[in-house]
Order: sequence, then structure tokens, then C-alpha cells
Amino acid sequence: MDSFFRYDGAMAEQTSLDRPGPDLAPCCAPIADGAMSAAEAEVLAATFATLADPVRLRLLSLVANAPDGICGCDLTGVLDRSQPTISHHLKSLTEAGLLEREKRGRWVWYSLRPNALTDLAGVFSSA
Amino acid sequence: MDSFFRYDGAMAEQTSLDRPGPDLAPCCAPIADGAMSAAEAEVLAATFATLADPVRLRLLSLVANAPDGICGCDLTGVLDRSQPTISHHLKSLTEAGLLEREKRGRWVWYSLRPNALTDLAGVFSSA
DNA sequence: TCAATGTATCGATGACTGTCAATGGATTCT
DNA sequence: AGAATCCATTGACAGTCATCGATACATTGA
Repeated sequence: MDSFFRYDGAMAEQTSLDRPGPDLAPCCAPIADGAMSAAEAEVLAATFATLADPVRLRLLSLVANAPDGICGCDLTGVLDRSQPTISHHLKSLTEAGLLEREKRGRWVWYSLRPNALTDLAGVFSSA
Repeated sequence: MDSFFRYDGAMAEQTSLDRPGPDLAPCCAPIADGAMSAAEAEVLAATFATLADPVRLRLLSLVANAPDGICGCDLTGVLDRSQPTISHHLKSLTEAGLLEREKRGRWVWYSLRPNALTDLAGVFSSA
């Protein structure tokens, strides 16, 4: 799962040999670069829904500011939310392709997915 | 309503003579540019919540691709939603500072707020 | 083996929101 | 004035989601 955020026409043509999942659907031409299709809008909206929560945004920010990643144990307890809630949000961020997850013994290490932020920035900059 | 995306401390001090709404609060340093405060996260999350709907995204896209703005009457009927629903979404986009609204006789003209997209892009690009 | 610790899942609940039909207000044209 | 058109508001409803306590799973260390 590496190519989060790539446009492939109208969900079309070239078979997805390089695209592991079905979740990497038509996405994401710049907003100001032609009218958006319904399918494109669905995918983008789902991504923004992930960002539309203050706790998730702060978690993303905390991970993004930890160059070598950060232990999940350092993320529970700092945002005034229960451990299940933090775990739930980290799962959302990971499934949205924003974070990467690595299990290390008893701990889980989170890091920013390499192109996550720049891909998102591209949605707002005209081609 | 011009200063969408401006940081004003902790939502504070200066009374809102120039700010019709409470929605233009502390915002928006790049995500990867230091840990995000709770107040900042609230504002950013509200903005992303506005973007987290497929119909609103397509409306935004339609307006963004109309350099001279577009009549509201040209936005109802193209997205398979009722007129009240479209009106409701356009209000959300406007109150979020993404669109500008101008009444022209019987019609309402919508246009992209000048720096809306670039301001959003800035959230994802490191300083 | 047993205790301790980090993490995930489950079930429930309160709050929010996208949607529509119905209606009302405002403007233009005849 | 009256009809027609564009737009906003209201009220209601169904679906979604953030949250928590309780609990289960996995790993490490004694």
C-alpha cells in the first residue's frame, strides 16, 4: 500500500498491477484542475473525514514531529482521552494511509507515511 | 470576512468588530511544524469537516473551476441533491471561508475565496 | 507459570449531520 | 398587482461517529 493519492482517470484503463488495494481509487487531482467526479469526491471526502477530528489531528501532528517515529505508549495519556479512544484514532489514521504502523515487541511504533503530507498539499495546488 | 486562516493567539483579546463569526480562530501552522495546540486542532478540524462531504467537495470544485464565479442556479440540479441541500452546503462552504457570496438581483454568485486553496496547501507543507 | 504492561476489540450511548418536503422571503417580468 | 423564479429556513428523521468501561490478546520479565 504505497500509492495513496494518485489519479487514474475515471477509475479506468491501466490495470492496477502497481496498486495493491481497491481503496486507492481515483484520487486526487487538484481541486482547481477540472471538475471533480463523484468517485473522486467520495475518496477525497473520506480522507478529509479522517482529518476532521481534533484528536486525530493532534496525533498526526505528534507523529509528524517525531522524525524517527514514536511509540504508541507515548501517545496515550497526553491528549486527555482514554486508551481505547487513542487506539481507535490511530487505526483510522493508519487505514487512511497517513501513518505507518510497526510492531516492536510489546510496543507499536507509528511514523508518518513518507508522502502523506505532500500528496495532500497537491490537492490544493493547481497544476 | 477576510482573514480566514489567521492566528489570533488563544481566540482572544480583540473584540470581533471585523469578524462576523467565531469561526476564524487560531489557525494554521503547518502540521509538521511543531506540535499542534488544542485550539488550533479544533479550528483545523472544523475546516476539514467542511471538506469531508462529497457534495461539498464537488461544489467547491465547480466554483473553483469557474474563474468569474458561478450562479447558484447553475449549482442546483447537477449533483442529484435537492435545492435546500445544495443551499445548505453552499452556506457551510461560505461560512468556512472557502467561498465568497455575492447577491446579484435574484441570483447569488459564488466564487472561490482568493487564498482559500493556497492557505490549505500551506497546512501540509513544512516551513 | 504468573504478573505486569502495551494494545486491540466489543457494546452502548449521546451528539452531530446530511437529507428532504414544506414553506417563506426577495426580486424580476408582464 | 400577480406570476414566476431563485434562494433560505424550518422541522423531522435516519445514519454516522467519538467516547468510554469492560474485557481480551500479546509480549516481556520474574
